[in-house]
Amino acid sequence: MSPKPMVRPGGRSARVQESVHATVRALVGEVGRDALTVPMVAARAGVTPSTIYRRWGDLQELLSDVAVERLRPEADPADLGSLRADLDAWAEQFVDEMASPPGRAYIRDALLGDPDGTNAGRCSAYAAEQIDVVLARAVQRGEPVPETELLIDRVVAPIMYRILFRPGRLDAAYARELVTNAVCAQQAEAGAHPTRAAAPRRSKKKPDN
Amino acid sequence: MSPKPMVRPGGRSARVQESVHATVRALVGEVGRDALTVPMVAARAGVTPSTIYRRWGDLQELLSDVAVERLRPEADPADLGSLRADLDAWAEQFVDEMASPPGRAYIRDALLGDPDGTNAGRCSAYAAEQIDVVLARAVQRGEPVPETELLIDRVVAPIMYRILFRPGRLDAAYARELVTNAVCAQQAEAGAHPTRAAAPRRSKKKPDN
DNA sequence: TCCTAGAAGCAACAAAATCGCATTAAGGTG
DNA sequence: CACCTTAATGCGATTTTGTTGCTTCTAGGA
Repeated sequence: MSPKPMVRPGGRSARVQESVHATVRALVGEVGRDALTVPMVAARAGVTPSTIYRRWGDLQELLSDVAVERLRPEADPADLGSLRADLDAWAEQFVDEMASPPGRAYIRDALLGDPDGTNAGRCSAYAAEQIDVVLARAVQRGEPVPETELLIDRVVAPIMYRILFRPGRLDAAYARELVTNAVCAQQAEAGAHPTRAAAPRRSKKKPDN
Repeated sequence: MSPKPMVRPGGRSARVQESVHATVRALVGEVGRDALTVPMVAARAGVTPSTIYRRWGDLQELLSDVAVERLRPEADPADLGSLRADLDAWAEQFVDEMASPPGRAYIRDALLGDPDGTNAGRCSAYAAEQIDVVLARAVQRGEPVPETELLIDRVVAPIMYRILFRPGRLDAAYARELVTNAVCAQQAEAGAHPTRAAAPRRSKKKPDN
């Protein structure tokens, strides 16, 4: 059967959506996020304010949509030959992107204008997909791999917690440390019983500033 | 030369602040958060809207202030006789409070109107203080204790990540599992290099509750 | 080609946020 | 205690933003 006409993904609606999104991206760079207003975006995008209010509700939901787009990864993680190397590289890049001032702003925006948690769930899915790609490659190589959930709990969650709640305590070395702990936990788990109990070998906690 | 008349913590300002906070708490219960408006709060609190706009900027920052107040723990965690029991109980209560619909709403509000991250940092500090109380008691008992940072990374961060990004995948069993993994990690670390073992005064017995 | 319904435009209206200025009252000073 | 300074509030005019009913347009299907 042909696609249902529930929503209209193409034609004018799509053009309006793209124009508004592009305008938001441009204006955020020009006048800053705080100075943005719906009428301003509407005027620049060649649209009436009521269109934006009806489609997005308010400025926060619009910013949330734009932020999720920007948070979507553009490419698969690099293949460096081993699980450990891939995870290290991915975690470092993740921290670089997410902990940067614009990254933090996007994360905040994505969470804020998101009453039902849809956009937040999408962000989390992006990270999970990237991790799954790395893990699938490791499986191909015959390496033992941890579960995606473990990596989300041990690597992604601490990074995001710091970004949201403790600005400043975050760098590449910390990201590598998290990966080390997670991988060690997985190895211990493989060697021991198949529960999720974990016993990392090393854990040097050196809180910086 | 008068070094400190920077702000006015007492007198009318304090009364206004308390009145506005109380009004917000009352109105959130009556009409719901979404129906709240600054003029509505101002009228009920016996204050002019411009006062609120000048002191808090906008409704989001006001809600953030109120949310942080509500997120502050009222009492120290219960003393159940052992580190493991205390952590289990605390983590379960933490999940109960934070993952409940009102808890999620407060967390969102606290993060929402918080441009400089002050309120977010305060939330994180609350959890750290509670954990520190539990750890200090364990040290008194002579138990080996993990570092606060480890517990934040392994227990608090995954819980908050799920609350914010993956609504629904959260319960008491998961909280206990996180505590188990964190405590096991700490024990493995202590076995590897015994660094910070507090001088055990006397090993108290471990009552069941 | 015609039909239908979702989406956008338009304009009047309602509500909010902002700003200048007058007034009040904390907190320090002599 | 009287007085002074000034942050904080009150008040009203003004600007800006958000809402709503209705019309017009157009993508997608018959």
